[in-house]
Amino acid sequence: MQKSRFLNFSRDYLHSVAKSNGFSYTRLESNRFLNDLSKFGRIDDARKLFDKMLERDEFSWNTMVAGYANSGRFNEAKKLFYETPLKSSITWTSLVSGYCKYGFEHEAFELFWQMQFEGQRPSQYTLASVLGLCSQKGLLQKGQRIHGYAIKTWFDGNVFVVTSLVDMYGKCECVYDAECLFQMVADCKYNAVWTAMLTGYSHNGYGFKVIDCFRNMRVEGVESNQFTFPSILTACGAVLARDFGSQVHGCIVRTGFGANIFVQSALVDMYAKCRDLNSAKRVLKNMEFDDEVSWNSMILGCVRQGLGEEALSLFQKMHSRNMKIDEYTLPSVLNSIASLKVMQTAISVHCLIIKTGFGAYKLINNALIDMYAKQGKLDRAIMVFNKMVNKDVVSWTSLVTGYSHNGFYEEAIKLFCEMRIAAVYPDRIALASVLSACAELTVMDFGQQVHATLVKSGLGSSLPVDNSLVTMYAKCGSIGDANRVFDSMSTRDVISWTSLIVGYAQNGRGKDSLQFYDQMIATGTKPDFITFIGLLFACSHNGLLESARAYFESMDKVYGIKPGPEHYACMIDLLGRSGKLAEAKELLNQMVVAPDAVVWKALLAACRVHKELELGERAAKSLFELEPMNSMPYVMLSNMYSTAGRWEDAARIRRLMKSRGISKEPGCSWMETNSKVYTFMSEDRGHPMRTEIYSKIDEIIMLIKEAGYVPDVNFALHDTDEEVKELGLAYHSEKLAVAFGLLTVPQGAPIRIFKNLRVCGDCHTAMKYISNVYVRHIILRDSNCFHHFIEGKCSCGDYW
DNA sequence: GTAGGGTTAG
Repeated sequence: MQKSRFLNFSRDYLHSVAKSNGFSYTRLESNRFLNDLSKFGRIDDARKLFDKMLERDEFSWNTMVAGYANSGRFNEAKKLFYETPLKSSITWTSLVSGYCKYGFEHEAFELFWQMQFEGQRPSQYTLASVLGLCSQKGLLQKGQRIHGYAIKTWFDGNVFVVTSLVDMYGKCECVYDAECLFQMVADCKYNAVWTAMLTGYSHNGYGFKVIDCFRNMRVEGVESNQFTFPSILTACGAVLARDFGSQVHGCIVRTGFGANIFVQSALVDMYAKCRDLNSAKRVLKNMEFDDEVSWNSMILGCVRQGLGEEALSLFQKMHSRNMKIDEYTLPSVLNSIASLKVMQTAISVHCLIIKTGFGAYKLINNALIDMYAKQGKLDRAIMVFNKMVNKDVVSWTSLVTGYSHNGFYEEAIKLFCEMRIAAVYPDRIALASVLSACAELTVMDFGQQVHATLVKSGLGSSLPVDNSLVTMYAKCGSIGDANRVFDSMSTRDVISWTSLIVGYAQNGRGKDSLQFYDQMIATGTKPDFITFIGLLFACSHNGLLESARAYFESMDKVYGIKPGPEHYACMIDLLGRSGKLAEAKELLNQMVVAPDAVVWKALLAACRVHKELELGERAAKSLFELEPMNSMPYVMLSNMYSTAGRWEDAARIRRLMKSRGISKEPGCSWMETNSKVYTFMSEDRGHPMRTEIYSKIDEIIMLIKEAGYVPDVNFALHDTDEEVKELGLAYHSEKLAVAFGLLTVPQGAPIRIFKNLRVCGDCHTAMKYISNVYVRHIILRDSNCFHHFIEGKCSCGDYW
């Protein structure tokens, strides 16, 4: 059943009446028909009538011009306009408002100003039309000019014009101006001006002001209508004021607007946004007709609540009921698909989009990029992106984030730069996204530039941006900067606190992490799943076994969060480090969830430290199955055999690894100086400063040996004689990097080194000596955490 | 009256 049925009925009625009477009516009656026909869009029939009319007056001409203009047929409208014998202000206004309705800015204004030269006075309708155009297109300056004109022509006391002005200022984000004008006429109890003010507040995100204003409206006895209710309900949805919205619902029922389709769809939307899906469904069910707008709201409501499957099934119902699928339906549907990982459905919906001609819609393409990226199909996401001709900041951000989520951080940053070259300005969301890529790559230089962009842009900060700044600085080893951003924040959520907790833990200051956790609890913020990962991580890197046990216990007991494999991994890691391998084993057996790769990795690392070959073998074998292409367990196990002197077994594992086509990720360190990145591989001799670097290493080894350093040849893993082993150790990539750092970084500045793998035990010891002998702050970020070497000590407390 | 992209983890 379609809602336009009544409309069709009227049209047919008109048509038959007009035809059966052979157009032979009096002037007055003909004019009335002419008006009706053109109002219902039967412009060609209207023209036939117009041509047959023997007597045409001003009204006939004006109606016909307006009819053409309102149907967007401007060539005919213009022609008739020039033919009109007696042009009045109404004739001019008819054409002007047509141009306004269709958004023809240039034509509308030219005609509007030309009107004055011809000595025609614009009416309140002319001004309202032109102001409507300014609202629609956000033309503040032009709107202000019309406002000035209205003052000069004494229209500023006209409520009709003031209403348009309030609407214009509201839509142009000048709520204060709208308010001033509104207050001047508020006491006239004219419903439309109140509605315009409500809509203005709502449009600018002042949900609570909408509610206040609506209350005042009721106090003043101004009646609400089908235009007021949707506006107030939208605001309730925006500020999650379900209870107030529900009261408005009661008011709607009492005043008899409950059957209006606009009001009903606004109700569905309000309840869905307030996460009361049952009420939303109830309204939807009681609707007389299937209204796609309401269904769209319902689907979106499901998606936002994480009910992807339900959203998808509603969409399928829409489809089977032959409802109209539109440009509002599809983004939500694509969103639900993205969360469900159902590639087959993804492709069929994409086909539907192309078949139904939605392939060129910007928002739909943006949603497609996001959907494919989240499904891990970057190639398809890139294809959609490249085909788009009207990319905006959302299209770019979707792909930037897509790269990030799939681990291509460098590509994410490159694409962000390309976006800037394409003169697309990043917004806060784009900045938050690229900052997280900076954090992953620990490129602080670039991260600072993004931070500067944010400050210069005048966008103002937001919670996600600040959160990602905290993480970016923390991950780049600048925990002080991270803390400064955190302190500057006016509101903080669980993510802000967790970012800081994890940041401190990664920088070897786990005890501070625990203090921040206490502060967080004191402010009433509840920890989440990830907070506990951070906390346990902090404990495990500081050897705080008892605290960790207490946190682990409290997870489920106090906060109802079931520990995942991640939490078990931290606990096992900590037990392993504390030498309590038996207890670690016990915890492993107690696990409710199946141990994943992270758990086995933690156990394997513990076994390596405690030289527990048997358990290590078990962990490694589990990893061979869980992550067949990961070289780490092979290397670890082989190293464990080497350490135990079982060279045969070590070689066997290496051969196994080779036969399975797995290669070890080579150790690599890098440094950034003067915006250049210098990389070092183990025993690397390709560097332009190699001679200086290698003689510096000789000097370093000599000096630190004098200070007490003893090379730990356990970390040199070839079955050769001790002296050769020692030499291999000396040329590990991190040692090459630190030599380069000592040569190039000015005294007093920290030497920042990055390594792709965990730092080796011998290098760790050496770094401590170097920091003391050379009086340097060395910051080494390995794949696991930060090591701040100062005065012979490391921030990790030798746990890493 | 309805729509797209973002922040915390080992």
